[in-house]
Amino acid sequence: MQRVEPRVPSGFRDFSPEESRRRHWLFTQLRQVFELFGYDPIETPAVELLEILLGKYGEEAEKLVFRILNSGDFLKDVPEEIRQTNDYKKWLKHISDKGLRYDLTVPLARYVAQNRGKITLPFKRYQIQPVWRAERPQKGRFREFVQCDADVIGSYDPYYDFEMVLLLDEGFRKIGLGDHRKILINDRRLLQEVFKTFGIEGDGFRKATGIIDKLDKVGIDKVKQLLESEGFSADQIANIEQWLGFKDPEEARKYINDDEAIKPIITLLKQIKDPGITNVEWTPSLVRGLDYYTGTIYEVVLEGAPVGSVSGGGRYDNLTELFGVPNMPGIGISFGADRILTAMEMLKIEPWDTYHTNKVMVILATDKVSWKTLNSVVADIRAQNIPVEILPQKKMKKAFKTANNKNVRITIIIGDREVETAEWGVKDMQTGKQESIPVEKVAETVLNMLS
RNA sequence: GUGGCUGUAGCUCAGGUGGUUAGAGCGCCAGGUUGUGGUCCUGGAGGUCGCGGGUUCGAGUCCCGUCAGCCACCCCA
Repeated sequence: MQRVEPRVPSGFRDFSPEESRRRHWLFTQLRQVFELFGYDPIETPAVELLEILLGKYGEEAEKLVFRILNSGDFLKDVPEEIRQTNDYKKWLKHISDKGLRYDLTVPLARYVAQNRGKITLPFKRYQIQPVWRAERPQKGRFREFVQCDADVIGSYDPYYDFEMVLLLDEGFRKIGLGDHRKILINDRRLLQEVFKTFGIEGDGFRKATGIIDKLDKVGIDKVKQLLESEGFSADQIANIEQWLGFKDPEEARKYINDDEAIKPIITLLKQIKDPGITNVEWTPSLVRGLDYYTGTIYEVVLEGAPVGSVSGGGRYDNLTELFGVPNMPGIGISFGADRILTAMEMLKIEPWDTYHTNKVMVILATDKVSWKTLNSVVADIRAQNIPVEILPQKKMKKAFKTANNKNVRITIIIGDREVETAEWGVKDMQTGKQESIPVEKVAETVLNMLS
């Protein structure tokens, strides 16, 4: 038998009990926030048909969709003329019709379009599930990661643009990152109208905004250089530079008079001030890569933790149109759980540390104990939400070592002697103090020690 | 998908210019303590030197390939 190296594919991870606990903690916090704002949960399959997945994200992003090989003889549908070629893109269409979801927004659009008769609008849903991207892994960047999304489908009302900021604010506050998070906002409608006055539309718009999105990373000089090499004129570049220097969207009136384009972002910025939400910045260079955004866009970064954006989202007015359902606007945000956890480790913010410091372990060093008695003692402690573990182990030394390694707070010792005298040992693992307690008082004693 | 750096025990890492039995600390196991951990002492186990090939009398060390990790780009949570 050939020995197989135990390992997982690149960019995929196992989670140890500690890591797993952190993740569950984070999901619970975010779930509570979503629920409190009136969002309902849904779940969708990991696998979607490629016809659903493709054509929404933009060409670059689509290369990152994991494809699933058709089952059985996947070659049987490849036409003869394509078999003669080496063009893998032509082959793909015939050997794969399913893929792993790339985000939770497109599956949501599909769900809404498919169930349009059954759901009540505005449909507010949250979804905490993994997504997959065939990227090269890096720090804070994985091929499988969990997104925590909240979206509102079916309303154009700008109130929801505001609610997204509330959700982001509350979410990051709840997990202890309220002082670190910075929310960046912009509006694609505004970008579009302003750039139109520079003579930049369509493909040029996508190119130019793709470049300015990098401003934070590469600096203004590099941005100008990139714009130049893409063939934008000196005038256009000067205009763009001025635009990037703006601090207030009102300044856009220099170029346009279109209230439809300017007002939403101005209204939003005003609304945010009222409840005292701080550290929200209008960022003229913010674009975001996904093609489907059409209005307000959001991004959250954590100061002091360079893991990239930890949250993002925006308004998308036409997503369900591709599934034959027009006039179904949506807006949503996504918390990137894995990046947030990476960042929290970097910032040494670890609010989940209180987990299970209350653990109790019964060291069972005999087989003469009455199961009925043992069970009732254990049940009494568990009834107070204190975790109790029973460890059958006759070697005391080993048993205590195990208890120690598992961070057990209190041990209950039951050996032959204890069974005979009907007094069990109760030991505080921190102080090392141990007492003999009559069986009927054990649960009470343990609970008192923990309170 | 492109480029750079790295890959030695379960973990963190030593191992000038190739040289014979590959080391340390921590962890693990056993004993000191036949019913008591976290401290201490003694002993022990554990290594395909990521994998495959090449150069060489000889490779952990040099070369090529490959895989994985990290970093940059692309893109993004």
